[in-house]
Amino acid sequence: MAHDDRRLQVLRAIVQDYVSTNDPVGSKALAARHDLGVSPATIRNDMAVLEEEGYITQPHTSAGRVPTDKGYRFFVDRLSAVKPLSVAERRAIEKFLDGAVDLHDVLGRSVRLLAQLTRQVAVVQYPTLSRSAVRHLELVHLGPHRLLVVLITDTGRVEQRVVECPAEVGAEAVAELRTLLNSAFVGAKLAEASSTVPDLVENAPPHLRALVATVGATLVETLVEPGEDRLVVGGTANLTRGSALDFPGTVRPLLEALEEQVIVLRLIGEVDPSTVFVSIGEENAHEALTGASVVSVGYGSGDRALGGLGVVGPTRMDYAGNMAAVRAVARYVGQLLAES
Amino acid sequence: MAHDDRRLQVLRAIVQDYVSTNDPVGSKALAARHDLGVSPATIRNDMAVLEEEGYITQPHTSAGRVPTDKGYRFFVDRLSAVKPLSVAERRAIEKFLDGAVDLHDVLGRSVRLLAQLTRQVAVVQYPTLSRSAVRHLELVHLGPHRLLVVLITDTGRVEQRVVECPAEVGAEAVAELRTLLNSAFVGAKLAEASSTVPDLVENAPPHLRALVATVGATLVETLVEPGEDRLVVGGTANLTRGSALDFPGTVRPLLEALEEQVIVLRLIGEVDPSTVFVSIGEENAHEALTGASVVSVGYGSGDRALGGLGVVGPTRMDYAGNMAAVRAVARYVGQLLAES
DNA sequence: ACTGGCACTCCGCAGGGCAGAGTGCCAGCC
DNA sequence: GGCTGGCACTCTGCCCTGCGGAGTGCCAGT
Repeated sequence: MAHDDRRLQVLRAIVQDYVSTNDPVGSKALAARHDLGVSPATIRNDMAVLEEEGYITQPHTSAGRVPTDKGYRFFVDRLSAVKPLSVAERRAIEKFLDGAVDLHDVLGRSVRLLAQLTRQVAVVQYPTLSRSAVRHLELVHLGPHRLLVVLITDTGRVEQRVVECPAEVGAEAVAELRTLLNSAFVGAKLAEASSTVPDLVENAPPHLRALVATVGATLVETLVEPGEDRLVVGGTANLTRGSALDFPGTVRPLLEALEEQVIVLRLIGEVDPSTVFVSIGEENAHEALTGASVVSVGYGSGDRALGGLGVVGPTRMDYAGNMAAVRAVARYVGQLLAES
Repeated sequence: MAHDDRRLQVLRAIVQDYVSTNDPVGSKALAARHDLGVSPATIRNDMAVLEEEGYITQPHTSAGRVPTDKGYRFFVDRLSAVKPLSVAERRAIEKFLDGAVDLHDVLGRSVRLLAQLTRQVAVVQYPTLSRSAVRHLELVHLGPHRLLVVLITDTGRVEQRVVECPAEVGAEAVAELRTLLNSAFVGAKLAEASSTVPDLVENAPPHLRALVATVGATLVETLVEPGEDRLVVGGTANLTRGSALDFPGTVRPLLEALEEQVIVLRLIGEVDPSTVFVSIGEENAHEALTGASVVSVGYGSGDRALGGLGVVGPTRMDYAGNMAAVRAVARYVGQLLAES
């Protein structure tokens, strides 16, 4: 009906105004700033209903209204239009990310870019090892009993481990092992790779068998174990931007959560590249993030999700803008990684 | 003389009390907490002199005294005794750092450990490339015109670059190049390595000459250029710990400076492992760090400085304790890197 | 040279009054 | 039935004031 429709417009206007002004918004200001075609008194009635239904609330009697988490959720799901990035922004993205020399550089630039575009805290996950494929395996002879195993993935990630070998290893054995491992693993997804290790041990020439087992075990342990996922964080200075009211109490728990990478990883790690995921305030499982919102998306080449990235900020954030920025950056990162 | 001596004790007591209580300290409280053997009135006279000389100041008439930067400086240089770490702390360090699997892990653990021990923001620099030696150079054939160059240093740092080759490169050429580069570079300091490239091009077999030049140029560019130094930061949540008065205004500029790694790198990058370096308040060249103190030291094996690490906090910090912690962690990191 | 006493200054905090913003409700109007 | 203008009410934020407390500086005394 017409009523419902207008009520939603009122909700949208409240969210928009509150996000941009950071002041609880009153009926009078709403009527002035938006062409709703009705008087403040009418708006007040709508507001009363919206409050009744839990979409908005007032910090105290006779202050304006502020959206609740539920209000933001509705706004994100139903009221916000996709906000295309400006040409300048698109150009900034290209300019910023071009000229990256390696993976570390790509992710570092991305996180800075994202923080700058959204004026929020940005987080970028390293490409998940288990979903990457092996580009090359290298063995370096460190000493009679020590071997350095270096793994290079097709996303440009490099991991290394020192392996202590029970028996002495000669240079020829290392060379043989290198060929063996490379022919077995190159091109394989790391998740699959782990399951082929037993076969490999089985079929290895007898004199290499022990070595293959040792190195194979290290590889599996390194690569498949969770906790191998890294996170780059940037723009934490933005936490101190808004009013002190943006976060209940202090930014402390948030900073702690960002350092406890696991918490954030769980959030942004499970996203696919096609849809932007938004988690608002109380929806966040972890206590430290109550009071904050997370906008995240997966990045990858094609439909293959390699990792996630996103921003963390106050629930009072520009969802439309941040969603657009996050998606755009993810797309570019995906492209860059596919190329390299 | 006896007077001067007591005056310095008063200064020391003021610094200690202020650091631990975070309240301007008055003559009465001083007399009560420390056995100075004189009455508050006498202490007041000493304080007047100390203030005259610029070591302490009062926030406003009739508040207690607070050390100035000059006061802290004097305290650090002349008044603070070396504070040995507790057994528990030593054990914590060992336990924390053992079990690190690679360089990234070592530095990540170090920064967390340091932040935890000092309750300040901790920063750890990656081993400087130019001071590291080459452990291994690896070439991976990405395509007819593309080569991935992977450099592994003796400190466990891995760098990689994609090189675009003007002419098509065959697998045999890659193998030859690999042998050539490794025999030329392995064991060499990176700073020296760059100067040997021209010779290497000169003496290369003709069919490889162009390739050696291209790859060599990339190597030099990658490794000797400044800006290749990375920084790990941790414990930023500690910035919100103390009173709001710890930092003039907000924590904002500090967080920004920490993300602008260059600023901090310049500070902690030029330290040798034997002496702990302290920079207090206004002594810091960069504006954002005015109002903060930095305690830093180099780490390395033997007398070779590989990089720096340290903590950043309010001028009102436990200098003795932080200096001890920073030094201890640096020592362990140096050991670990020497082993691996 | 140190000490006790004393007057003085200034901060921090609580209480009271006041303007402003915003609401809810009601009676009237289309 | 829904919208509107008007009105009384409530609550915050701010300023001002007054007051206790902490700490100082100075002076005279030992």
